[in-house]
Amino acid sequence: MLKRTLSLTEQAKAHIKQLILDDVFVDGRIHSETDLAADLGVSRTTIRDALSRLEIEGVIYRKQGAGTFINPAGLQIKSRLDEIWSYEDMIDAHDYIPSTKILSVNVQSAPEDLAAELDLQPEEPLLVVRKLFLADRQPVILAYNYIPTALITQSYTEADFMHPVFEFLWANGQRLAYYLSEIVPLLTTGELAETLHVRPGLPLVSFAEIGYNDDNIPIIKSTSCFRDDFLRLRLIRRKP
Amino acid sequence: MLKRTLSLTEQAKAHIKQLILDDVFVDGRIHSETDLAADLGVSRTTIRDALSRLEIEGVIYRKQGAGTFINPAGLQIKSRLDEIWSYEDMIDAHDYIPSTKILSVNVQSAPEDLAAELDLQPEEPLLVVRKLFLADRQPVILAYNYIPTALITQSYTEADFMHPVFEFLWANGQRLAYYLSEIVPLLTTGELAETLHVRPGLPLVSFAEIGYNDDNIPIIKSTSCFRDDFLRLRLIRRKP
DNA sequence: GAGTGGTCTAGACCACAAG
DNA sequence: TTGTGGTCTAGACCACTCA
Repeated sequence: MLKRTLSLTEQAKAHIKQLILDDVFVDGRIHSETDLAADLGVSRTTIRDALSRLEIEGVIYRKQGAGTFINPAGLQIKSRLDEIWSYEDMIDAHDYIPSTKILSVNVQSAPEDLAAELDLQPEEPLLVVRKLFLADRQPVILAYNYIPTALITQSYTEADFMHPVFEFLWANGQRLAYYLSEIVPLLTTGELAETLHVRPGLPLVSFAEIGYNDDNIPIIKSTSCFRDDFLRLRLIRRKP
Repeated sequence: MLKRTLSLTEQAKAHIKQLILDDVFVDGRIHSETDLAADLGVSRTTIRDALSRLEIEGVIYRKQGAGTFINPAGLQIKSRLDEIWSYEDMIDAHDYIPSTKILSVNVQSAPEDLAAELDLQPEEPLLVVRKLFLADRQPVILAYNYIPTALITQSYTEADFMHPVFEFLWANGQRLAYYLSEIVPLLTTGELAETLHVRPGLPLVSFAEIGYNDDNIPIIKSTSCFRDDFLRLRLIRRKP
């Protein structure tokens, strides 16, 4: 029987995932929805919601009339692009030890293009945070964050940016709901190459993204460059 | 294979999306789930499923206690990486006229790495298809497809590859269910630069992906290079 | 307090796979 | 034919927003 702390669906999802990791379903076949519902004492709808979420994660797949099965390939995925929320977690998922270095924190006035993207007037002040993420002490991600100072209600120090940026926003009353991200190829130039310890002229993948809050208002612009020799950017593409 | 009728949920989703595009919800606020259910003569559950799919697409967003609203930013997204299924559609979504050119079709024996990725023995024969996708007659995507010949049951000609590759697989009794994709930065070299009409040394984004069928068996390997000055690769990243 | 979306139930019927 | 997942219903209660 389950208790009502997290939603029943989330508990059921976690429970089933644990059963999978514990190798309870030896032949790769997961118990039927009806059985799972009876086992956990919840309705079949709740079980179906839980299984749907595991299916989206790629952990299982379903075949109508046949059953629900473990997806071994999906279980191997270390980190999925559309689910990354903190780069520390991403580095950790690749089995490196993550660490973070704040390169600089300062306030600049918004250039025209950034102001437009963030729905601001040109010249409005922006907090600019440059962060370097390291995997086993090797620099692997360089990130620039631009936050309108108008959103910042709390005083802060550099140390506040050692944590993921969504925590800083949260402390200022803004919940980061989602990013709209664009993938942009990049050539490493002198400074970038030096910071990331790669030779100049190497191609890199970068993200250019805008983060929105629950009210769909842009609250942050962020760009990040990745060393793909350390980190693999993966995603699942499904038939719509 | 087409279904006789679309599910009520899909119909409801299409109906609501049309209402949005028709500007029926002038203030950006969508009618309540109860109202929509009554209007369409279906249960609230069906409406909720339809709205959930629109929310995943980024078309709307919901706020508990407040209502459901149109997401203008989401409506602007031309094509999302995790939903692309044919490159023709992707080019079309960017308002270019798509066309396709078959560069070559031949059979080669699988090198060790490819064989491992496709669960084959080394040296097993692979059908290799090189395709070029054009936007307004400009080359924008170069794609390599590798298909184990063991899967091919029908005879074929070059013309069969003018259509998306999943249609060729379907004709051979294989349904392409999903791709596991990796994003890899690339430097344009001589031949690639010439084919895509870009200068050598330019950084590009490429996909390296493996396609699986419903039984989770790898059936195709595919790599594609994109001219990002024509095509923007976008995705939505949400808090897990 | 009224109305909204979020969760959950118990049950029904259908489409499909496999023995 | 049996059992599976896929769809859908009608109704309940809760958490939350907003006037």
